[in-house]
Amino acid sequence: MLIKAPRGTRDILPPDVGQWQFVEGKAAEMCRIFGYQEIRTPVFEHTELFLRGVGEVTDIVSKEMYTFQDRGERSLTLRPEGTAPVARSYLEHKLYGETQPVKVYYIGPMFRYDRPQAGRYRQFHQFGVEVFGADDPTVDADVMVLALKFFRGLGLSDVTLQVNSVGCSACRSAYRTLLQEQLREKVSGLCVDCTDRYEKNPLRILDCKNVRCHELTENVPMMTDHLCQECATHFTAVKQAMDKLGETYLVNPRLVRGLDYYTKTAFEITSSVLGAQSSLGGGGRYDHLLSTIGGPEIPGIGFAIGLERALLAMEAEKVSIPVANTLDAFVATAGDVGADEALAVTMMLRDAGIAADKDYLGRSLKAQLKFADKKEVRFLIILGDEELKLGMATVRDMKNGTQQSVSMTGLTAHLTALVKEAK
RNA sequence: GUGGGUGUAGCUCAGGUGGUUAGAGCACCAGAUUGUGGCUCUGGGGGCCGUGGGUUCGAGUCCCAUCAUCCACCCCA
Repeated sequence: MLIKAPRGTRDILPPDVGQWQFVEGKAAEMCRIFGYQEIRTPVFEHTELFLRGVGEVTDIVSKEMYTFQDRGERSLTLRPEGTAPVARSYLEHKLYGETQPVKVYYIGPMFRYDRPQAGRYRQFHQFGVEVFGADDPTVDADVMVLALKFFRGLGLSDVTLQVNSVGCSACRSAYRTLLQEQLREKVSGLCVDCTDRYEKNPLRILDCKNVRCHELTENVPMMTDHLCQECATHFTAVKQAMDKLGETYLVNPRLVRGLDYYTKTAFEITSSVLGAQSSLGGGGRYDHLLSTIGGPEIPGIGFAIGLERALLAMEAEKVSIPVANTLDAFVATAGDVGADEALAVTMMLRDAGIAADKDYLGRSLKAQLKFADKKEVRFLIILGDEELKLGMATVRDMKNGTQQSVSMTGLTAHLTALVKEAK
């Protein structure tokens, strides 16, 4: 217990950090190009924010939150998602008073008390974006394309975008009633989960994996055919914008997202290489979220992408990740040359911007060579009695095995040139 | 929260029907003309057999519980 990471959490060890930096770097780069700026919010918030923002009847809130009391008796919750906190920050700092729209992105850990599974963790990481203060359909397209280009940038090819419109408060509630009427006769034939959904969230029945439920809803009317004028126009415009960009997508009228706040556009990006948790990311428009948590009526839209899943998909698709090389040079000693002498030389190289290190365990020259080889260091500097007497050092190229004598005074310049050439 | 699989060395795994000091490969460390890596050879360090109970003369092996992990459901990223 003592030396075990808690359930559903894990360490990202040095050999894997490079992949994370690559993915996070891609996200930042893509966002910069798309005109988004980074925002960082706390990892915990007042519990009420999620109760009201995400919705009390959602699974996230009803059974997956890490909620605790602090010493001041406040109920706090480790953020289960990023949209509500960013929306809160936007309101708190009255960013609606500035030039609109506000386009931001975030990268960081989220927490959900779920049972761990392939691609699902209790602490996981999301990259997400939010746009506040613009309800134009081209914003919807902007957001979706950013997500797609991000995945492409990672080298993923098995990526599918599914789009739907879940309507607004007006047309959705009308459709919901219609759907319940249509399904009234068939409720008994649905699976246990769907029987429950019939009352709580009938739209979700359309999304059920159960084949039987799918059959029973075969001829039921779809949301997309019952949108109000405004929502229908918006949805058409979103699709037009995507078409104009030549982006492919699948209209899935059965797509329903789990969070309460979505309106109009809802989308999900999936990969078939992921197993049961096939969703790489998802998002949508939330035109009433801000007012729900106490702000003015301001439209918003965003997405969240699971970084672990992106990494998993990259692994499954065998995408090679460019990893930055570590050390440029390793300083080895032979004979009676002291460790402090080696440290001084190492430091001299570092001061010139060369990534260098030395042996700290008093190992034999042979062992030092072996170490440098394992660490894939290109250049080895050998400091020995003979060299030092002459004010020289031996520089060995580990790649082709050649070596030459270089004067101590010219060592830095010599290596700088070698390292530059090697890169 | 529900169902199923699995827990033996750092990693991947062997250890028929319970029976002496629990093994292999890889990894790690050290040697093989005392100043030179990769290949090869030799040797070495490492194991509360997940944990706690129970059955038994005797448990890595059987039973129960528990924890962890994996997969699926639910849900989602």
